[in-house]
Amino acid sequence: MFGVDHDCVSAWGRRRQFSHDEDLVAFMQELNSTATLERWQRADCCDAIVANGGIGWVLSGIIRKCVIRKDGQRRIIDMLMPDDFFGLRTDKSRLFSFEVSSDETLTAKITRREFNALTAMRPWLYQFFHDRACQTIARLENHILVQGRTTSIQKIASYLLLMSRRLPQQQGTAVVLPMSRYDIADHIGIAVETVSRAITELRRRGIIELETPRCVSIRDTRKLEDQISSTRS
Amino acid sequence: MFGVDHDCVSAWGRRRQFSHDEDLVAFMQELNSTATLERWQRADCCDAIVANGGIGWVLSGIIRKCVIRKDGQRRIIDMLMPDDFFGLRTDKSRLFSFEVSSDETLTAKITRREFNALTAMRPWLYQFFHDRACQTIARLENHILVQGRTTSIQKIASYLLLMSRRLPQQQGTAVVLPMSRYDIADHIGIAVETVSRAITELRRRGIIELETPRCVSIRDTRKLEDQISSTRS
DNA sequence: CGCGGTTTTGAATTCAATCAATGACAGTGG
DNA sequence: CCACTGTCATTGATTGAATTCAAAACCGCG
Repeated sequence: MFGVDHDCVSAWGRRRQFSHDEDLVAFMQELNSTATLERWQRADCCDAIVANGGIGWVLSGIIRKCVIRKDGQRRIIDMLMPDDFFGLRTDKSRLFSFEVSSDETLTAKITRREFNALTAMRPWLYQFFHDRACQTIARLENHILVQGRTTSIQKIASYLLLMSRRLPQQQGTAVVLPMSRYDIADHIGIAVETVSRAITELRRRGIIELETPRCVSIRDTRKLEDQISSTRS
Repeated sequence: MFGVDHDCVSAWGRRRQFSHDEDLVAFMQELNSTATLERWQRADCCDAIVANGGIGWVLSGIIRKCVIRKDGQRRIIDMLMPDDFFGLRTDKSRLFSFEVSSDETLTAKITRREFNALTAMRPWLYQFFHDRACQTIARLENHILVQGRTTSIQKIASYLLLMSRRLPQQQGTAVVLPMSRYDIADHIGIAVETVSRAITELRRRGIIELETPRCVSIRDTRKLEDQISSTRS
């Protein structure tokens, strides 16, 4: 379900850390039996998952990790998709809020107490969570690069490419964006109108196509990649 | 030396994961004896540390983690300061380069083989590295927030505040920036001239003061924080 | 003193934010 | 069934800000 056996082992390029793969399978079963499953609807707030150090992960759907600034502005730090963990870091210094982005979102969670019990019994399980943390690092690094582009076209282009890579490949090259224009704007740090204009411009250039506002079909991946580097319009 | 006992234990709010604190002390000693120390000068390239999955950490000085884009532009993803680890994530998909930012930079490293040997013997050590990974996550999240501000003044203001918190408190409120204007520009994603202008503007408003271009003295922390939220000039 | 690297400043251009308005669409209740 | 309402998406006009190009000032150093 989590792709544990694949990710966790192959990421380190060796198999011997886990004395037996059965240990890992047993862990997954225990994690599943221990975990509390919850189903959510769009616009739900699921802060409760990580309350008191709880650890959650997405089984299906999308959750966004946000910061609400003092001036009321919302910034989306991370988009959590299936197999992504959150709440690994217990840090009181910054408060995040978690919003459900799509209907039929399914999450699992364990309390910090359960986490402690699990890892106390089998401390090598930290390798598993360490690996999840490293995946988070990779996501954030990528996002920093997306956000760091200069023009809005570059940002949108790299964002679309990133999404097409992360989202499960549906029919052909079509990507169903799991978020509204407002969410995209709050995520990459530009105005909603600018998001719309950039998408329109990419469509005008024949690089992408919009079946619906949410469904983006990438006509020319190569050209889309070129948009990221090109300085000229 | 790494502040291990404090961070690693308190971060989880419990002490029982490590059967005895002596284990941790012993681990630190072993890590120190195993680790290879290296001294670097400004502008050195220390990619070699993380070659073949090596894990490094900064003892003193600053190292920047960069991505060199196809068009030659450099983006600084992360600034590594004392006690920061890097190379934890073994991911061939993206190539980072590490540049030494200040003279007298001292690093330690262990090879992935040594890392495997250490954790195989005492798998609970993963908790330690997991904790380091979570610290990296916190850094990157903060940086996403800095980069996500709208105006250059806001970006510079939040960057300066972040730096003043991360850097060891030297005399009073003075902060010696460990990087050039070019580095700041490549880090927060604006032009060098804009960095300079924003700093000049903050100085003009009496919020900061520049003894030298590198040495920033924060006159009014409160006002500097206000710059981050204020929409008007 | 001149030299390279760094920082600052200036002027012109380009680009994104902002304000404002319209269109598309789903859901709701008359 | 249709107007009504709210949300989302797009487009236009304008303003404001950052990039760009250019040049000057500064500083440590040989």
